[in-house]
Amino acid sequence: MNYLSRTRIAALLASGPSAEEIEVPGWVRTRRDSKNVCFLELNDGSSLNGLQVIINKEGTDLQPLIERIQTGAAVIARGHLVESPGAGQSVELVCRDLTLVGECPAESYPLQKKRHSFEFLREIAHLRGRTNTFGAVMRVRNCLSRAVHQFYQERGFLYLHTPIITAGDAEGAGALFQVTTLDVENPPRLGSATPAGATSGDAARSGAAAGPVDYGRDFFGSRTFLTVSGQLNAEAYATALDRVYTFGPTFRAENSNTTRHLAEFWMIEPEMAFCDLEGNMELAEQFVRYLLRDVLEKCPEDMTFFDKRIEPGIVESLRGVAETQFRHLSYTEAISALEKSGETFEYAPSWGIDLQTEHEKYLTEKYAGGPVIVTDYPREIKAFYMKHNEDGKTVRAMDVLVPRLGEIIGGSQREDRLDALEASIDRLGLDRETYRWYLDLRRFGSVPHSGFGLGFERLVRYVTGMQNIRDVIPFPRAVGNADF
RNA sequence: UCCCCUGUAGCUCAGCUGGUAGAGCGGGUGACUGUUAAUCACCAUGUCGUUGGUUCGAGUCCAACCGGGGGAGCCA
Repeated sequence: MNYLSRTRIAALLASGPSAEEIEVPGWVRTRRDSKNVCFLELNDGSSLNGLQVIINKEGTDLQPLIERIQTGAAVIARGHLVESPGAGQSVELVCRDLTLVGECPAESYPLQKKRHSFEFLREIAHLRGRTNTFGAVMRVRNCLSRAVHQFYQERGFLYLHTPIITAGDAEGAGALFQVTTLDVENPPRLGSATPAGATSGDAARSGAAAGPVDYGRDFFGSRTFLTVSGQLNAEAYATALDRVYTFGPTFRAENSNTTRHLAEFWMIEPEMAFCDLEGNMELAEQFVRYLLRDVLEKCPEDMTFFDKRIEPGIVESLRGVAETQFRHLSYTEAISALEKSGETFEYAPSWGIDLQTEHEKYLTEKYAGGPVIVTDYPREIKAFYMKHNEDGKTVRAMDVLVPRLGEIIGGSQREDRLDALEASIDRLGLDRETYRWYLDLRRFGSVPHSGFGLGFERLVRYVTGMQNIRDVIPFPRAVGNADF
């Protein structure tokens, strides 16, 4: 049968009985045997539920074959769909013929017909996609990913591919992964006339005597890193094409071991010209609500699974967020609300400190009872490129906070005045020359512009209710672990 | 990076104040059966994370190291 014309299990389950013979490939989740009948549950990844395959053993020579079919085996079943007399499914496949494509020895196959801990499944990340939970996570991830593009494409945003390798530490913050083709054991040194190879290994390694590494002889002729954000590059194209977005991998070498950090993650960063903070907030809110509506509509089966098995009540809470207007609150108002809350916080709220996780939780879950957008933070705790307010103390920043998760989006209106941006760069001791091209954007046809960043895995974690961010990406990259 | 918890069978765990290792699930075998986490019976599970120490004796106590988890910070 032609590969592309084959009907997959998700569609078969939604269809009715038919006399037409079909061919269904998939992996066996369980096998149950009766005297005359063998039941296979077949899954092909197209849906959470599998197709029940019925093999009448009487009058067939399939018995020896059936005995070799164990959990995890790859098979192709041929037969036709009938109405199922049993509970649990509306249709089932009456199997006329069966091919065992790939055996799966039960004694050594790590996945059993039982619940496994996510910790264990992380150790077999190459196989965990075959479980209900990870199948559902990846389908939801795919759905959200498509919805991201749909949302921006529908609104005339241009998908911009920003570089993975960058020359500078874009935001002056965060640990970076260095990219180099130099011999890390023995790099060329400045002030050394001899080529690297001629230097004695011991002398080179002693470090103290050697000069700084000569990155002019590195691949790009300068020191390079994996990107921590595409924002600055996106600004360049937003001030040319009006509205763009990035959706690509991002890298942070932070030594953070938490349920919400990855060393390699995907980030979405829209950037809009002729757009102030209000427009930015409106886009962020519409974006989040669109994504939630879309996944609830397109993945009801998987979302019901998460609601039942992973995070009870999640569907209702996401629906609530999708239908609720986000509350707007200035940082100053937020601090004041926290101070008046009567709650005892581990970190006492006070104007000037960043909002802690416990503060975000209070604001969303108790104070507002829903999503909150906090704006106008003290400039000292925000990035150099954010637009200064008239008060000289705060910047046009915004964080979107949601119940259960906290910050899901961080963004700002960008500083579009050349002198103000230069002043910020100087004040923070950054190098104007590094940002020469970025400053050009303020020299030539500068406009008010805004944007934000959304960590894709944090979104998937929020939508699925999965506790650990390492379980919402196929192969997680985190401190001390780059397996698979 | 800091704080807390944890490492025993393929998986999830029990193992009291030190006395020489167990349960459920999974696996194998058999029975029964239009089953659906199928059911019932029987069988086999092991360098107790590693190294060192205390002790007549260590899964159990001590130390160091390694791995895993949670929280905090940093952030998306």
